[in-house]
Amino acid sequence: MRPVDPQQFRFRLDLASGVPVYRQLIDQMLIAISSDVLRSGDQLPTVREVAVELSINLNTVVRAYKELEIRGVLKTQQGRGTFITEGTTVKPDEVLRQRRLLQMVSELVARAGGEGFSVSEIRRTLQECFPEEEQKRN
Amino acid sequence: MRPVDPQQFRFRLDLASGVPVYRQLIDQMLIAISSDVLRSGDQLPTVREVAVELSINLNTVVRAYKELEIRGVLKTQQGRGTFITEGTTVKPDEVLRQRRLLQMVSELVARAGGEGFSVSEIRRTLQECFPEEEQKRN
DNA sequence: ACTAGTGTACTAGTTAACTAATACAATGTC
DNA sequence: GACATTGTATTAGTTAACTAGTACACTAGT
Repeated sequence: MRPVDPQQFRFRLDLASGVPVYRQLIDQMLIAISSDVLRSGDQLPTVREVAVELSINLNTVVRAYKELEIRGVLKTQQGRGTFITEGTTVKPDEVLRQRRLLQMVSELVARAGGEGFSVSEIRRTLQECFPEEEQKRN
Repeated sequence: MRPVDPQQFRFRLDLASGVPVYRQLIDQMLIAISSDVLRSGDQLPTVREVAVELSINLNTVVRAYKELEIRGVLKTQQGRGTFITEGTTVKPDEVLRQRRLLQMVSELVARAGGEGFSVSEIRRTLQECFPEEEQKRN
């Protein structure tokens, strides 16, 4: 249950990216876990610490933590803190996994682009033909 | 410049689909043009006619017409009406084209799904790694 | 028990996408 | 030139996603 060493793990934001903050946090945690920077039982920085350090709202951090709790990656305990679930493995390797996905998506974009399709057309097709139930929300 | 025969071409909506109305209109026009139901010079039903028939707002129809005007498919003239641009061909065959895109996207979804990726992950990757300038708006 | 530190809950503000209400302007016919 | 018919423009309402403000509740150490 040791707290995480801030030297080892630290959130960073790219505000210009357009990627929602809470999702940046999620991604960084998953990557850190898969690359063993964060390990089972580790305590994550408290929601307030993160909020202050990144100058964002507490609830944004909560949202990120909560979503990973739903996925079973984290376990939060009121009054104590948030911890990496024991025995969590975040797939074989989340980094490689994401890279693989990026690879496949890139191929599609390239192939489709070669045939005159725009990215927004791809996005539209995805939305229209593969609607996914709305994200669970808390 | 003959007006379109309502027996030949008629908008229909699927309100339950979740697909924005203006985009349904656009898609139906493209399909109709590519399948030669609508031909160069044809006058489309007026924005008011469509709005009344579908019980939607006039501006929603305007938006659809306007977007296709931007793409060069339609030509509108205030006080006269909206017409299919002379010499328009909407690509070799927009229907086949869309089908082709759907094919490619479906393959990706299937392949990625087989490796444990969800549609929303695909969507996320697309958004994050292939951001596209926001749609032009009028 | 108190208290500092933790997560929780509730409410609200912001933005973008989409749709609507309503008034304005151009065209063509009489 | 009046008028019916057409597209145009401006403003606003609705919803969902995202973020923030603020008060509440649990935990642990003293």
